[in-house]
Amino acid sequence: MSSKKSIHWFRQDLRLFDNPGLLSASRNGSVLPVYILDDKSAGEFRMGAASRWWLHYSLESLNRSLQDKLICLSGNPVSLIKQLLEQYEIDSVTWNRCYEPWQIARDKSIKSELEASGIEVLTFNASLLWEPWQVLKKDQTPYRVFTPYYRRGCLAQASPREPLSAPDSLQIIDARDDKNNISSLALLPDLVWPEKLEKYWVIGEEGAHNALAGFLDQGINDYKEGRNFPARNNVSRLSPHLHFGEISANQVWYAARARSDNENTAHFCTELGWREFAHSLLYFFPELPRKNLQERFNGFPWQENSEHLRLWQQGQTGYPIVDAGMRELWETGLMHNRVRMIVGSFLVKNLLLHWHHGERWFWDCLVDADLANNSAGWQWIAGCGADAAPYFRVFNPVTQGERFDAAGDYTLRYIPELKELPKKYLFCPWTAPDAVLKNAGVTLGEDYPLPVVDLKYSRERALEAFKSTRRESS
DNA sequence: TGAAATGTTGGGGCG
DNA sequence: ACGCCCCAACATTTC
Repeated sequence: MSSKKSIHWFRQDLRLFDNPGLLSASRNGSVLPVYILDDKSAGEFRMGAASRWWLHYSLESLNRSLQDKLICLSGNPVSLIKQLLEQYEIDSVTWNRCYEPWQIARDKSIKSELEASGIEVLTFNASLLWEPWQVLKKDQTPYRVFTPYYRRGCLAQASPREPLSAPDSLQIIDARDDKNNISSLALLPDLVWPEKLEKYWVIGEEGAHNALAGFLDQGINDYKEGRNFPARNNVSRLSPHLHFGEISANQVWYAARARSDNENTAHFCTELGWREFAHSLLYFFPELPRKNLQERFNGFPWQENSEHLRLWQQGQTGYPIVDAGMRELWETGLMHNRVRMIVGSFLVKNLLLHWHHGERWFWDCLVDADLANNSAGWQWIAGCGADAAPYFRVFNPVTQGERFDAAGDYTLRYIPELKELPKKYLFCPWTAPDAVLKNAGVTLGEDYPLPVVDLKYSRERALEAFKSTRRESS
């Protein structure tokens, strides 16, 4: 082992196992582990409240794994790193690559600035199974449709890197002082809201591995079918762990494939493929978070209605499956994927509110908020993205509720005020006869809202609006 | 990774 | 026995 000194700059790789940058640094000598909160470079894409809450605890967990010697700083990374370089006579800096446009631009400039002053910079892929520039069509342009991207693009590539072990010995440079601890980042807001999220999560590398193990033991068995039913435990809930890199996609990919090779594991791997696809889209279309991928949506007649937006955000639309999803988000920091599609369709199609509103709300509330996944997802549901849902696909929240939560177990978890209502009316309480409502102790408009819009009317209004975006009529 | 409208079929009730 | 109607149940088309 050589005796170099390296900084490992932790970003979205908050783990010891399968961490190529950290492993490289540790093999070269001693390591100064740093996390830098860089809100200024992030600009309008700075982390939302739920993410910051998660990050706080994830850093605490990582810090415990690093003998309590993780340094946390806030500000301009290049000047902070340079100070440390001088103070501790560091030779080399390692980090694992991030793929958001502002991160790419920032890291590129930091790398050249450090290299110009004689510092070695080593960067690695720790987050993606295949990096965006590896997966291109024959004509060297990026895929815009998922299935060929995944089948002919990803699966035709060399297999992803097999997970690495944790550094077997970690000599950590102790750079602690009284100002560079986790609480100096002030990630926890004054609001008490995020604290209740705590009971739903075990944050950190160990929690991530336990979640994976539990899923591979139970939930994956009926994944392909069961993943559509939000009351069932057939989803992995790994997304926040993956976002912060408490576990890598490679670790998840190989663990799933080692467990069994059937339609359930294959489908689960396909979902990891969607994550790759979203990152590829963001890489090649850096305006993805703000601009419609399909420009013909630019003149779309979106409504402005802050009252409707508020009702949607607060889970008060009067459509129980929609409200359950929005309340799940507020209560737990996550929303089941099937329900994300339902609430997204409702916002964009039935309320005709711009997908940006949904994207921003999710960004602030989701513990798995991820620029690539969130932007790609909202563009998909709005129909303006890559491989998008056809414009005429409008989810019916009544039918969807009846089909995917027939017993009401999921919906009633978040809308307990409808507990006594016969199941027949659970997803359309406004159709229940007065006597039935009275018997269930429900007064619509008081205990539970009346529908914010009429389904039939709003569906037809959406079809009219979306029709105007069709190529042949424009 | 829809929904609704429209079309088709086939069984049963009934004169 | 037969034709007619009704209407689920399913299939196809359209948005």
